[in-house]
Amino acid sequence: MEPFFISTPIYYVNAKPHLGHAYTTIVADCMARFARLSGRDCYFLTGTDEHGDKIVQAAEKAGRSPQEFCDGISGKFKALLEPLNISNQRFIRTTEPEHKAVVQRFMQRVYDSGDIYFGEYGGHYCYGCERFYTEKELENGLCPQHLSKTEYISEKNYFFRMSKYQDWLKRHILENPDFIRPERYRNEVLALLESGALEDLCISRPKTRLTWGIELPFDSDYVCYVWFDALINYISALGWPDGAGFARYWPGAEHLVAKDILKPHAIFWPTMLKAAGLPVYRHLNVHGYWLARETKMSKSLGNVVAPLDMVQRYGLDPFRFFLLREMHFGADASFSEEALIARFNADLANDLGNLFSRVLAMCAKYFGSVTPEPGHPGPAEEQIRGLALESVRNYQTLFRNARFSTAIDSLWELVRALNRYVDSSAPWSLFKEGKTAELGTVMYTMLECLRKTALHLWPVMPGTARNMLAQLGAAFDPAKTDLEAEVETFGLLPAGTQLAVSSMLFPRLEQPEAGKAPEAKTAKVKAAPAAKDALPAASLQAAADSASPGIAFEDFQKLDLRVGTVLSARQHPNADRLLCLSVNLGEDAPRQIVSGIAAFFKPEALAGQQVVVVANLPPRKLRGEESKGMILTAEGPDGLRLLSASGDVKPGAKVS
RNA sequence: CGCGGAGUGGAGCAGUUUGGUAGCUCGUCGGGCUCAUAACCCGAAGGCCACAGGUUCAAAUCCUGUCUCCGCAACCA
Repeated sequence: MEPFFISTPIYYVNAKPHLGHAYTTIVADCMARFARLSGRDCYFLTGTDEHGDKIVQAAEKAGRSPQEFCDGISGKFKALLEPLNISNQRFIRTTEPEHKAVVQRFMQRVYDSGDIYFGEYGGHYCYGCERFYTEKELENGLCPQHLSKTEYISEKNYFFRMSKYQDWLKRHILENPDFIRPERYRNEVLALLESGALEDLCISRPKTRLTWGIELPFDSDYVCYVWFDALINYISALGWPDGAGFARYWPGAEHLVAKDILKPHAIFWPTMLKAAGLPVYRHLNVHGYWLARETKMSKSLGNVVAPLDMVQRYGLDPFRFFLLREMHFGADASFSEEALIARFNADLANDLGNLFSRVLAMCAKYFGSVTPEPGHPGPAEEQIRGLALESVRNYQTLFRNARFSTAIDSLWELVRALNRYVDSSAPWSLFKEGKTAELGTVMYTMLECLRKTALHLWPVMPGTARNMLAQLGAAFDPAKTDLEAEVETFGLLPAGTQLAVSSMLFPRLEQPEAGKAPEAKTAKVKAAPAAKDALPAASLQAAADSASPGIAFEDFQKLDLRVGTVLSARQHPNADRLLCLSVNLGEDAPRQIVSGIAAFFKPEALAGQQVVVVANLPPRKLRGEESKGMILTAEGPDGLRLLSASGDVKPGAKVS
């Protein structure tokens, strides 16, 4: 069996871990465990990405050195692994000396082969945006955001000749249909390659602008910028070029990423590997986002789901199960505790847990909790056996193809069939009639099916699976498991094993009352517009400190909240989602406030409306329009609602 | 005409590659069983497979066009 390599992205350490990170890591763990169960030697890698100017800024804010800051956040990611039962071999940090050396070696190699060149970074620089624009992006020669003049600055930088490999990559993707999967992302990448000509990739920053990075081996005035630093972790962890790990594991390499970093992994990384003369990875597995619906999430700000809270509330294995079962890999899914509880009760408590419980109870009653002899299978048993093999086969195939949800569902076809089989074979009747041999056959058939089920569930629910197998008296060693045999053979559970007398794997959960009445759902007050409710795995969302119990009263007092009246509103001339409001706050002149509520309100409907405004924010230009303040809204069932006072309040009235 | 995805019974989805009786889970209603975690089993109601054309003996599936929704990119103080 070919060794297997699976990686998560290395997580950027300027934010604390959230559901997206937990999901990616858990899926990778399931893949790793499945590979091990299949008899493959498996190397599972995760880690943190620690360079770049965002880190420097975040560290400054926190009053720490970049390295100290990275140590802290990286530690938080690492601390997530154990409670999630993650079986990684290695946790890499891009600030490790070994990694830096590999990055330099890799770059030198590409440089020597002529695919890195020194060139001008074509630069219309806007000081407001602190970024460069290309000729194409400018509007009438002005910055599209500030509509102000840009300055042409040429900064010399190093570039990777990515464009050279465009055709090669396209061919590779066409020839390997599951190189990028699911298919939707493959299509997206092909479209990207088809349409826009691939440009060369700027891969450096002068030290005058950034020092927190890996120095270029061929120019000590520059550091490496982002991708050559980050992506190379996948091979530096394996000890490229000479490490035994690289030779052993790289041929069977798969990556797992969220859709937000599709392009770097699907385009940059393969071309980089190609340029360095290395074989590319086998599969890129791409998943979607978890959307947070309007359930009452947590006490935290916004709707960041704290993975460890969920684990604490519902248990680790049910949480893992939910993540894999609920999300159709590739597509977005919504996360809610309501859905988790529903899934828990239906699949785990009612179907599997209850089945396990009733079978063990019968075995205790009829056979003193010892696995009976199989005896001769009748037609019903033949049917169940066939179904068991088939469902396990489908499960394995689907799991290998990263279709986890469907895979689990196919295992549940067996679970549900077993519940039917119990009813139709009615062991209690056989017992009453004294048909012991037949009864033994029925019970054995169920026990063996449950063993197969438990075994296959191990990648997803390691603790539960182990527990079930122990209760069945079945020996279990992942390394000695033969999944091939599970597809071919029925009857691997020896008769005579000692069974648990009873079992309660998943006690049913009550659906909280609040969840049933939609009106009772807690509305959240937040800045307009609603923050994106997606939770991208590698998002750079500011770390809402969900652990913090609250703010000091003095912090609250810093806010200057005022009631105002909207005098007029108009669509922002240069942005879809923004409206420009003129608001009377009882001051000499009305203020212009830009708000991202265009999707929820028509401009003409806003005139005359009373609003609550954060009045002491520093002014800021948004797409060229100045905004002096922020309109507050609350989430309604189908959109945003403006906040206002209930009675007669003058414009400018203070809110406290 | 920026790029991409999706429209299938009340909800969430599979099926579309390789046309051929429309399927699963949840929910609802009626019944059954007693081994079990108010669980499990059986049955029923509920779908013009977004719309319009076309190809075909036959279209959810292939082709063309239209509509709607959702992501991504710019914008969210």
